[in-house]
This record gives sequence, structure tokens and C-alpha cells, in this order.
Amino acid sequence: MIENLVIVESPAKAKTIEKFLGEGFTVKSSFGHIRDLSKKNLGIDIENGFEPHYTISEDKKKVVSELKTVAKRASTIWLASDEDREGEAIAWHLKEALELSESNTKRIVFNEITKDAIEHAISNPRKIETNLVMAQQARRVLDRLVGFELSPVLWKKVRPKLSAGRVQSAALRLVVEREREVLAFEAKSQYRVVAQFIPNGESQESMVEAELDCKFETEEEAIALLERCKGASFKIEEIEEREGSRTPPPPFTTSTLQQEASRKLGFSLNQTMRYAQSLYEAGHITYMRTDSLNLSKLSLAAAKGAITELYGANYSKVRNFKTKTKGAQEAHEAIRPTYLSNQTVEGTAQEKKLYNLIWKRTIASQMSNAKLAITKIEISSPKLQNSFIATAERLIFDGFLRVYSESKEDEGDSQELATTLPQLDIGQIMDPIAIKAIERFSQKPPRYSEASLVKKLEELGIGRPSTYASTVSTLHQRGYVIKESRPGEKREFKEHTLMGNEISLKVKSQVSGAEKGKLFPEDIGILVNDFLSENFSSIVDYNFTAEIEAQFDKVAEGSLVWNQLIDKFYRPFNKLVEETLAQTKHATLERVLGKDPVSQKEVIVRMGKYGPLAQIGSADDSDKKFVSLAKGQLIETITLQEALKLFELPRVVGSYNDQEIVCAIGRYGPYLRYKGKFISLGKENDPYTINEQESIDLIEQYFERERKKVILSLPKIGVEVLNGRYGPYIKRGKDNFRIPKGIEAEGLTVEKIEEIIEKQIAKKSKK
DNA sequence: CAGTGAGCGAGCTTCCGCTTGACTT
Repeated sequence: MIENLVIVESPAKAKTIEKFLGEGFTVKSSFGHIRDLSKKNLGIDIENGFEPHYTISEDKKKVVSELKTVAKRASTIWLASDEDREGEAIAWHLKEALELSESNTKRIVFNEITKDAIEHAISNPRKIETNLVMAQQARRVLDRLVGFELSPVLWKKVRPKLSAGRVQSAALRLVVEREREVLAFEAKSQYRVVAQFIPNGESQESMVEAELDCKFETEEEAIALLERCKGASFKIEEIEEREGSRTPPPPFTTSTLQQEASRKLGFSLNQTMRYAQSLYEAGHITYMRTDSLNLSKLSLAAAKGAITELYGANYSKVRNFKTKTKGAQEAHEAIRPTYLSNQTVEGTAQEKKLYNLIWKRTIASQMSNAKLAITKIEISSPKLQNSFIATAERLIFDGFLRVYSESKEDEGDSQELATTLPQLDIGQIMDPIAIKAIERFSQKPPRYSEASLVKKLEELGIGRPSTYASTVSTLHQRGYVIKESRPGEKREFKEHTLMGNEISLKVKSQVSGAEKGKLFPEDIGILVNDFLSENFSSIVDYNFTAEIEAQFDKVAEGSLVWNQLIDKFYRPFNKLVEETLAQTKHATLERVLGKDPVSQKEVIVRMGKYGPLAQIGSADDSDKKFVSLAKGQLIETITLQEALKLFELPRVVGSYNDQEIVCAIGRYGPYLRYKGKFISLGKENDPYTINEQESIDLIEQYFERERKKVILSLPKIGVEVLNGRYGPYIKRGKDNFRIPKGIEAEGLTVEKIEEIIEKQIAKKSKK
């Protein structure tokens, strides 16, 4: 017999809490939800009030039976799942699945893991809030109905194995609509006028850069301004000095951690979450799936202590941040180091980097504002209506900036002017050295990165911290989007310069709009999005989640019955599904590009069985030709020239030792085929233009690599030491083995190899 | 590893949110 059984969601949390509770308490974990709607069929009895059919998830059967055994021997069971809708439901499912009795089951909640908070929770137990559980049930049932009715529509009308859902389809729509905005964007040019002045009598070092407080739409206006500047005298009209301040950003939530780890460390969403999970399990940070900005009182005090010790008391400022996120449930704390006195922790290089980022952000959030002295100087001339403005920012007190500054995505190329200014007085004569009218183009909207898509989803209240990463993964897995980098476009711009009394023109060029690691829609993503937008606009509406959440809140308050809400949603939705199935044609994506100048046949691009393709000749043409579109080409935007070019491959490049060399593009990119071997073309080589000699070089390099591949061959023990992509490794049959650091592959002996293999097999079986 | 593109049809696919391993490279 044990006295008390406490059940929480996470095993790492269980470990910590057990320490706080001590004697008489056993703490176990449910590992999240233990039951879910049946995977077979819909799992919902629609005709019977949408009665859900719950089953214990396959991977939770062991956990549940274990919990059941322990619960039977406990005198009191404390259900301590998270304090939010999902947590309340987990408590209820536990009660049902473990067959706990009302009399000795208590529901407790705490949203920070401290001794005080837990003891307070234990002395203030309550009952399970059935209304909140029913709100979760409504959420679950609605998502199942949407997902399991919409997806089959896509299978029938678009292509099998596709998927749609409340969250993923809204996310997809964001990516597709942004792409269309980018494609429709037309850059507009403007002229900004920038001047370099030297205060009269001073040296080159005192140069001041200033910008005219007016921009011009046309080149003529800009030149006219320069003309007026000829022979003009300038003086300082006004000097304005004021103090500014910057406040630190709040501590991390899941979404902001993902954004900053992406920008500052280059981590993908999945990487960030994996490293954060390790840090959490090692006890280094608090829970990493949270939407809360709250920090425990203890940690506030710890932050104050750490800041005072490291930087001095004037750097400390205790702050409480309030979340502005729609639908935030705040069941946990913000993401912070468990012990703020630890500036670094043990772990892999990536974990250390992520920890350091979390430490800095948390500490910064509890630091003083940065103070700036902002100086603005107005330089004017009697010949001009407008003035030149020079601004400078000087840091008076660094405050939180000493530790951390938030980074921005897509900062654009608007360069900042000088940040320091020489000592100057009103009335000072300023000699213009050069005045330039520079053409500038407006920037196209940036495509989403994984992290900025999450940011947008969070703003719209769509999805939860535990699902942001997996939602984006789904878009990838379905082939809806692709993460890519694309070079910017080179654009020419004009620069008119007035020096002395001469105005000269230079045409310069600049690369802008480069995209790194951004999300681009694929044809199938566009097709699915357009189909859903056309037929199920209410579901992919960005406000759908927010509106339905308001209804769930009513269920939680007890003013609305959950299955009445579902009924009201489902009847019209289901009607729409049935109508779409009956009435709409199979969705296609097809464009006629024009005529092939050689055969005079029609060239079309369309969606084929295996993806987008270009086709010469109509469907009834027995000689029609096909070719797959290249990566990055869209049916919506490909041109006739681009499509015709695709048909140039495969082509015979030449020959080598009397054998033909053929160049083509396959599933894994461009390649050369020579004597039955496939040799990948690097990024430097263009499959359309590579010549015979370049191909032969590649082929020779390939055979050279092949020769070097085998470092050692030991047929007696069936082992080879090979040179692989990641350096030398040991190969025995199908199995590969790492060579430990510091051991030279060339000098390996049979004994040493067997030792390495044995060690690694032992290590593996241990796991 | 490096190619496909007709039509038929059985059997399968799929959601969101809460949690970790168990798998592979």
C-alpha cells in the first residue's frame, strides 16, 4: 500500500516533483494523452449525438496498465496534469481509464514547479471541471470531423494520400497567398537624396552624412533638386537632442524560441525542439512547449541576484510580462534556465548554444532599459525648401543590450546613416562634398521561413506550441511546400552625383531579394489550396479557429452544450462535403504555353500522376512527348522558353574512350551517365551547357574517388575500410561502423578493427 | 538511385494535441 499517487504528464516533471514531495508520495507520468478517438473509421457516432469512441492509444497501453496497478494500491490519487483544456481532459481520461473512484481522486494544478506551488496545490484540491473537459472533447471531435471528411475529398478530387485540416490548411494558405503576393509584386522606384558635408574649416574626418527629408517619384524631380543645389550654401539650422530608451524583449515562449534559434543559430524548428527537449530532460531548462511569459517568483529573485552579481544592481529591473497571444492557455512558465546562476551547461555544442540563448534572453528580460542619446541635425540652404537631416544614436547606458539584442528577419537593405556625429553648433557652415540622388526600389514581401510562419500562426491563434513544428513538417511531408534558398535578382539603379558644379550619372547594380531557407509552395500545394479555398472557404478562413475557440470557451463556461455546437457546425459542413463530392470535377492544374516552333504542336504544362510535367502534343497525339518540370518551376509561372528547354535533356554530351556520355536530370538532380555509371553534376555545372571536356573531367574525378574509396581490404574477416562522405568508416557486410576519433584509418589492424566493432555493437545493444 | 504520364480497382491514405522513445541514416 502506498499513500499518495500523483500523476503528471511528463516524466521529467515527475522526477522533479517527487523530490519536492518526499515521503508518502509516488509520482508517475501519463506521457501526455492516454486515450484518443478510435483510429479506425471516424471514431464518432454522428447519429448518436456525436458520441466519441475512445480507445487507449497503442503506445500507451503499457503506461495505463502500470498506472492502474499503482492506483489500486494508493489511498489517494492526485491528478496533476496541466492547467489547461487538454490537461483537464487528460485528468478525466485518466479517471475513466484507470477506473478511479470519486472519493479518493483529487484534481490539482500548478503552473510553476516550485515547492511552494506544489504544496499549495496539494492543500487546495478540486474536482475535475467537466465543462472544460467537454470543451476539449468538442475541439477534438471537430478536428477529427474536419480532417477525416476533408482529406478523403482531396483523395477523390485531387490525388490520394493528401491531407487537410483546420490548422495545416490555414498554414498552407498563408504560404500560397504570400507566394502570389510576391509574384504579383511590382517594384516601384524612388529617388532619395543623400549628401556628404564637411563642417567649414574642419577635416575629412568630421564628415557628416545627411539625407533629404523628401523623396522623389521621378528622375526629373531628383535631377531638378540637384540643379538647385549647384552653388548653394548650407548651414546647420537646428540641432535636436533627446533621450530615447529601448526595453528588453520578454522571455521565450515556444514560438519566439523557434524564431530566435532560427535567426541566430540557423536551427530548424525540429532541431530547436529536439535540443530543447534534451535540455529539459537534463533539468537545465523549464518546459519548452509553452505560450506563457510568466516567470516564477523564485526565478525573478534568482535573475535579480545573477544580474546584480555579474553587472551591478543598476542593471537589474524586475519585470512581469503579460501575454498578448490569442488563445494562450499559460499552463506553464516561460522557457527559462532552471538555475539562472548557470551561464553554461554540459551537453552537445548545439544544446550549449541553445541554452546560452535562453539564458541571455531570460536574463535580459529582467534587466534595465537601454538609454540612448539621439541627435538630429537639420542642414538647410536658402536655395532649398527641404532640409538635409543627419541623425545619430549614441548609447548612454547599455542596460539589457549588454547581454542580448533581438534579431530581425528580412531587414532589407535600407542602410543606416552615420551613428556618430562630430561636435557641431547651430549656424555652422557646412560645405557639401557630394550630393547624390540614388534610385531605390521598394522590396517585395518576404516569403515565410518555418519560424516566421509559426509566428504568423501564433498571431492568428492557429495551432499550439506542441504542434507548431509538426504542422510545418506535415506541409513538407505532403509535398505542399519546399524549403529553399534562391539568389536575389541583380537590378540596375541610377545614381546622379553633384560634385562641384557637375552632375554625373552612374548606373550601378545591386542584388536584392535573396531568400535563404524560405518556404515555397509546390504545385500540389497550390492545387490543394485553391481547391479548398474555392469549395471550403469557411474552413481555410484565418478567423475560423478564433471563432470556433470562442464557442469552445462558451462550452467551458457551461453556457453551451458541446454536441450542440458540433451539430451546428457539422450539418452545413457535411452538406458542403457531399455537394463537393457530387458536383465538382477532378481538380486539375493545366496551362497552355503556346506552340513548339519545331513541330508546331501545342505545349502544355499540367499535373501528372507523379507530379508536374510539360507535354508537347495534345492528349490524342500518339507521338506526344513528356518531361518533368524542374525543381522550383511552377505550372503557374513557367514560360514557354523554360518549358521547351526542358526537352533538350537527355542529351549526348560527347564520348570518352569510345563510350557515349549522356547528360540528364533525374530524381536526385542532374547527372552524367557513362558506362552504366551515374555521376552527379555538382552545383557548378549546368546540365544544359556542360561540354565534353568538362564531363570527362568529372568522370575522371569520379573514377579517382572510386579508386581511393577502399583504404583497406580484409577479405579474411569480411571487412573493408572505406572512404565515405563523412570520412573513413568500417564496413562489414551490411553494417557500417564509425572509426573513433584520433585513430588513423590507414594503420588499422585486424585486432583493432574487431575491437572497434565489438565495442560499438555492445554500446548499441545497451541502448 | 537516375523514370514514369491509359484505365481499372482493391486496399490504403487522413485530423489536432498531449507526451517520449524506438527506429533508421
